[in-house]
Amino acid sequence: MYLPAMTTTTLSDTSTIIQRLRALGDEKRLRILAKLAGGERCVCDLTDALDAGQSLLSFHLKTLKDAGLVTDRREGRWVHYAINPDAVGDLEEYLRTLRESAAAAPLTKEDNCA
Amino acid sequence: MYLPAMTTTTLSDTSTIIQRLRALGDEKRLRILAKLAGGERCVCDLTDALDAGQSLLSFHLKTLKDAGLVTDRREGRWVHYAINPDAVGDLEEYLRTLRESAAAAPLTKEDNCA
DNA sequence: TTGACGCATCAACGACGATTGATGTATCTT
DNA sequence: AAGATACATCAATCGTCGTTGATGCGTCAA
Repeated sequence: MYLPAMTTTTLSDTSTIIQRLRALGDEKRLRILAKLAGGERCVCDLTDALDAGQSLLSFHLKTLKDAGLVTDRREGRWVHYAINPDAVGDLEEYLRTLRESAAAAPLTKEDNCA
Repeated sequence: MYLPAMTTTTLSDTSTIIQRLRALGDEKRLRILAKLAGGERCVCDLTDALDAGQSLLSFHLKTLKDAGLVTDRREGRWVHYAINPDAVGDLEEYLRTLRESAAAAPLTKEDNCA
């Protein structure tokens, strides 16, 4: 049976959420994203934002890309990276649901404790 | 000179953000938080949500607590844990700023590449 | 006081991630 | 075609984290 395309383009399961949170939980990758927040950048521009070797930078970019947090675009010899806002938005929604559920819950939940 | 108390109670620096993102990037800790989203729970109630040893559960709870994502409250022999919505909200705001900045940036940023 | 219960902490181990230097691949220049 | 440039990938090392079992600490019941 044919499955139509989902209306929401990025319906993230838990493993995707975890992958993205882990990708974000690193200082150098946050520095990369902070730089990319100003717009698309090539790898050479990101070097000074990290003060690290080119190999390490490439590793972190791959980590971010595998998590779907950034996209890459080849242009001649250069590869330009950019933030994927949808992936960030998914995380926001996940956190918002968690926060609102917790805030709406009764202050003292009856549990199994005597 | 005297510094007045900040109006926003939790103005998180980058290291705090990273600590919280790392704390969230674990399946079992997300399962704990999902359970806590329904309201305050004692450790014994969280055991079945993890199907793991008590020691491991305590470790994950400490990780979440150190990150400020949960609070604990002693009541007799039991310790009750609850989500700290403010900490989650801080992360949401951080992600929102990142996403909005990226979305507002020009599609093709002029960089150092020739 | 003694024992049981709930939970935290410690020590040890294994696995995964970050880092580095070397090598590989694609593109452009000459 | 040959070299240079931009970036990715590989192999190896090291630190950190998740996991487990044992032990410690505080609280309650008898």
